[in-house]
Amino acid sequence: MLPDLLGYHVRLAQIAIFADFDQALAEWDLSPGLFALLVIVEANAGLRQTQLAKAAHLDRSTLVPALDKLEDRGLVERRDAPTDRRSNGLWLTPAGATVLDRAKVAVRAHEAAIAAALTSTERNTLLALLDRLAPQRRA
Amino acid sequence: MLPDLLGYHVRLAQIAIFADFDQALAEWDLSPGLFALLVIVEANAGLRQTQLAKAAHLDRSTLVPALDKLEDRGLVERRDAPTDRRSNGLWLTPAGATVLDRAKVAVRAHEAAIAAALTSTERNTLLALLDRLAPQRRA
DNA sequence: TATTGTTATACTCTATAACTATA
DNA sequence: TATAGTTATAGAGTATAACAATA
Repeated sequence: MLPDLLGYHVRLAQIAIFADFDQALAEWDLSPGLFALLVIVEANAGLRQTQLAKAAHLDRSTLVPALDKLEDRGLVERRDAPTDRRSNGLWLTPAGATVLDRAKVAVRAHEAAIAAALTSTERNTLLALLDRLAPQRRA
Repeated sequence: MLPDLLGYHVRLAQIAIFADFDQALAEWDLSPGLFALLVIVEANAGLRQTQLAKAAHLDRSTLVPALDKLEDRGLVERRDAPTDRRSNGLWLTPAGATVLDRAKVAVRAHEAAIAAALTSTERNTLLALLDRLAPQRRA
């Protein structure tokens, strides 16, 4: 009965996509999760860790080691927040911005490779149908 | 750029589907992975561990603790294979068959709940498009 | 030599609970 | 009291490498 289950097909698609992503981003040593963190920080410079955790659908304790890794690699900076001494504002370093720009090129190539199996219309259909399976998490 | 990536939407869909699966199967304490193992063993009674690992896309070392768990719970049996004393034949126990039958009812209800967001045609479209993203793993 | 199942080990991803320093 | 970040810890889920028994 497995081939009758949406979850089974979604899982197989995800395995294939993640494997291709890892290969495409190997040069930048970025997992889908770390890449997403960089993208969110870039688009929301100065946001707090709790906000980033929420945006990335992670517990704030889960975010800490991920952020440690990005900070150790010099891609992200925790800066003291001006208004609340408990909080850190998160910023891409110049190196982080450069790496992200280049990683984005690789991600776009990865996306093109994955989507090559579909027409543009089919890709849009797929995105729309997937979103309807996960309405509460829609971005 | 995340909402432009197929992998991002696939991942969100998978999170939603797996969460619903876990809730639907909580009574049977079966993850999607363990459920899949039971289904494959039922449909291929007597198969060897290496064959099951391959069918489930797992390393054979990964399969061992999963099978230990199912055997400890009395759902699956490792029996000596008649033709090769290195191998085990895998069989559902009567209890395993009963649990699987009941779990299948729960999985069908889960599937119906997930697919409720789609028409039957849309569901078929989605399955077909997903398969084209993961051709090498098609079941 | 090669294969089957197993073990030892490790890595990723994720979470909960409790701590600290602030607010 | 409540919140932000952190730590300690644990549990899935997965893999690689090496081993004993058998082919």
